[in-house]
Amino acid sequence: MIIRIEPDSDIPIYEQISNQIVEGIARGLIQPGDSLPSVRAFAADLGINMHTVNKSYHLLEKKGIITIVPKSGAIISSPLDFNEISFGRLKAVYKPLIAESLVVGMSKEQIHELISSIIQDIKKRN
Amino acid sequence: MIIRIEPDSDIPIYEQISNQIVEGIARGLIQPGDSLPSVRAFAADLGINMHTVNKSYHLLEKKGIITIVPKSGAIISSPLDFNEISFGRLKAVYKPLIAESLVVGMSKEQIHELISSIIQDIKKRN
DNA sequence: AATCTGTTCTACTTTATCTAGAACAATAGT
DNA sequence: ACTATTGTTCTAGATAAAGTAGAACAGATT
Repeated sequence: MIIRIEPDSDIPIYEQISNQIVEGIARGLIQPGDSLPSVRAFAADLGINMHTVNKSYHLLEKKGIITIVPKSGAIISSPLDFNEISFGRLKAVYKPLIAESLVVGMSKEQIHELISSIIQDIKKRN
Repeated sequence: MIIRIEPDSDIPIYEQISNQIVEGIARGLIQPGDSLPSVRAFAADLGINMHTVNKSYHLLEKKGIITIVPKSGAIISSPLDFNEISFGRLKAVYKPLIAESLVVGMSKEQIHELISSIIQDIKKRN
């Protein structure tokens, strides 16, 4: 699984990392039970600082996507049958995005089409 | 139209403002052609600094949602028949969100249901 | 025993966010 | 014409976030 960092992006590095790990899980490149590289090894690989990777992992843990076992490693969690906490948090993030989509001129159907194409995009390309 | 600022939010004030304006447009509380309050009046009303409101307006202009007429005011743009630039930008923002939704255990159908409920939520409550 | 693990601590630089005040030139209202 | 208001631009300062850097610790792995 290849992670690409864009240093000049407006998205913080630690978010870029966690986003791409999430995408990797969604694509099936990494599976629940798999362990992520150590923060030191990963940082050396990416050419960035250890603490930045550490921050990524803790963000993923906060979102319930991985479990960090102290002095051992980070393991990808199994998706809960349904995570109510994540549901509420995600809804709050979707809202402004959807409002903007509507304002910019997208119809309800066009939004659904965009969502579908992104899902297909994620599930297809391996 | 009432704007609520949460100073302790992790979302910057200028983003909170532009988000709520976008939502207001999506709800029909404000319409294309309407003008926004002056940065000074709005800032005084919200109890924040002029420059923070100014930043919000420029963010909205960058997104193509309003037009700022120098020395005059900020006017809400008409939605273009279809804005290709916004389309690409929005897709990039949707992607990590959808990936996270999938990883957390949501099905394709559940994501669409969530989107639908948010759209209904926006279009209904006036 | 030696290495590797995540954790924790201090320290520093750079950038982002927010506030503050002043000045300018163009617009709008009277 | 006069006046107030407009967005713009500038300097300035405070606080927080982001990223890097190095060191040390204690538990886990080999």
